[in-house]
Amino acid sequence: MARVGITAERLTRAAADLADEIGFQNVTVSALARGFGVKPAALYAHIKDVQDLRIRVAVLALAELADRAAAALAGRDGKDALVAFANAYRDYAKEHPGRYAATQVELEMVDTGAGIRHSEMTRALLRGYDLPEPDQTDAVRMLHSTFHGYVSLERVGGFRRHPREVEASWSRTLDALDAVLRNWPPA
Amino acid sequence: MARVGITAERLTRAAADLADEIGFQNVTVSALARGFGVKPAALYAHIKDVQDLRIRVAVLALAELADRAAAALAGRDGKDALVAFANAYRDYAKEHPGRYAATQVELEMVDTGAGIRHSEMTRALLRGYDLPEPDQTDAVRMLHSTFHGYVSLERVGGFRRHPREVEASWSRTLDALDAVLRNWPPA
DNA sequence: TAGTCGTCCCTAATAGCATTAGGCAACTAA
DNA sequence: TTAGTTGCCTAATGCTATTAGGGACGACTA
Repeated sequence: MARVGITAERLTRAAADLADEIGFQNVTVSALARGFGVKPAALYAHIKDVQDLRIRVAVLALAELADRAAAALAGRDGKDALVAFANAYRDYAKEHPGRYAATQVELEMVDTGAGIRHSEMTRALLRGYDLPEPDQTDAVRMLHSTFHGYVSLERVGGFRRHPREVEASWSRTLDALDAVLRNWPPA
Repeated sequence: MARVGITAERLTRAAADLADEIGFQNVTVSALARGFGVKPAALYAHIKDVQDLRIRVAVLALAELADRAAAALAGRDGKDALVAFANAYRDYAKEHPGRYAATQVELEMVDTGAGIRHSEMTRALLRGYDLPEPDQTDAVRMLHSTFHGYVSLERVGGFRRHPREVEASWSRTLDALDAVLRNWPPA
């Protein structure tokens, strides 16, 4: 039949787009094949299996997220950097819910450096707060947790019970994080 | 054949146990039926479909989590309450990863009050910090985000790159949260 | 005690998904 | 032009969810 010109990269990008549309969990080899107008079996020449596909999407998303974070951080420090980073993170998750969900797959198989870059990025964010180790590591973990947790709960509808604007709470949460970083408690 | 005495409640509990063993995503009607020694079709007399089953597990888990939190909070306030609550939350997630994962299903269909109780619990945690509204709501959201984010990233292996003990970072994160609650930044 | 009825589980069927094996045709290079 | 590789196909297996209809068991009833 018609040769469509499928590559692993095109599949990964298409899978990522599909994830954003219909949800990461619903990304299926069959659905992906339909999008390319080919039979499911055709894709196995390019990907190992569904798990492989999911991991490729995760790596793609982590790279994109790191790019956004790096751009947001450029030329800023202190609270400016914190807010820019946090908003880049949250905006990415909102624009690309499927891609973001992909980043939460078991990362055991992903440590191709995609996560490392992410971690270094968060660390760079702490420029201007002047935290010694190991407090820096603790702060990085706390920040990452808070960002991920907020985005995750927001997406799943965890904040819908109270009238208080989710935006306002986000902003105040960043204020609080800034405050605690500037005044990190002694061990 | 043999009447096994299946009820929706027994199914839900079994599904929750199964989720803890093999992962929430792998809880299937077929696997659940196997556990009871019956055919998959038999379960449809008790549950509507898989989605229904998942939601029941989510409601169960949210109730159990709220129970733990309430017990942890009893008779405490201030940092004691914060630490007890946070540890109860995290311990539950570690002991029951499948149940915990269930709580993250789209909560749209779950608002049977299970989530509301959870939210009130977190609010009760703030006794002793004396925060006025709307700061209290913001703080509740921040705390919940941090707890969920930490547990979630820990489970998925997000903290494995640095040698720093995950326990130590958790403890310091709680210190930081206590500090920021005692000294909540002005708007 | 015998009959009736509803509940519970079964079999059978349809349909979607993942995955592998083997075939054929199209593009590529000698 | 021909040989070979590559890309997509068909076919098959086995898992999953879900619905429809049947039979047996247990409980109530006369």
